[in-house]
Amino acid sequence: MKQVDVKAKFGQRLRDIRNQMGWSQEHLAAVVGLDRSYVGGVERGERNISIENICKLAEALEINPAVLFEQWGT
Amino acid sequence: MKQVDVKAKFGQRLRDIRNQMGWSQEHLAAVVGLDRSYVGGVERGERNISIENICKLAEALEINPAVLFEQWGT
DNA sequence: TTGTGACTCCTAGTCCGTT
DNA sequence: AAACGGACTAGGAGTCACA
Repeated sequence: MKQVDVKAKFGQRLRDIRNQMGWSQEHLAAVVGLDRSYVGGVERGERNISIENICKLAEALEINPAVLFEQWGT
Repeated sequence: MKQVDVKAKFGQRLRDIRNQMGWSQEHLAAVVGLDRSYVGGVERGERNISIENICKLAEALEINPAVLFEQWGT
């Protein structure tokens, strides 16, 4: 059985955390220094984001990158 | 001040875990389905690996992807 | 405020090899 | 066993206009 799309899982987690902080995609994108539509694409699981941008996002959200990989249900 | 290279940190972590399992780069690459020279480059911090391959590696090593981002010194 | 398609540029990732 | 290189193709990074 094919495992769930990791990009979608990551995107959902990112979105949850962003919403918890009450940030818009636009605001997050501005802080990270990425394009708003790019961040949106990541949240929707359409982008196969690389480690450097993962860490940039984590830094902007003031969390450890590992947090973005938690609660994936193994 | 520029932060430490996340690719290098990730690569070192990957290498440590791989060594703990007594696996060669070649073996890991074969299990994951990636090229051996590519895995070597990742461990050396030369490659900006994407999330799908990060998760493939974690799966091959039978660990949660978050483990690869631990002990980064916050 | 976010989704989406389309686009260019550059690199992620492959495959061959030598050291 | 691992580092490193060249040449290549697939696909990620980054941007925009418009819905």
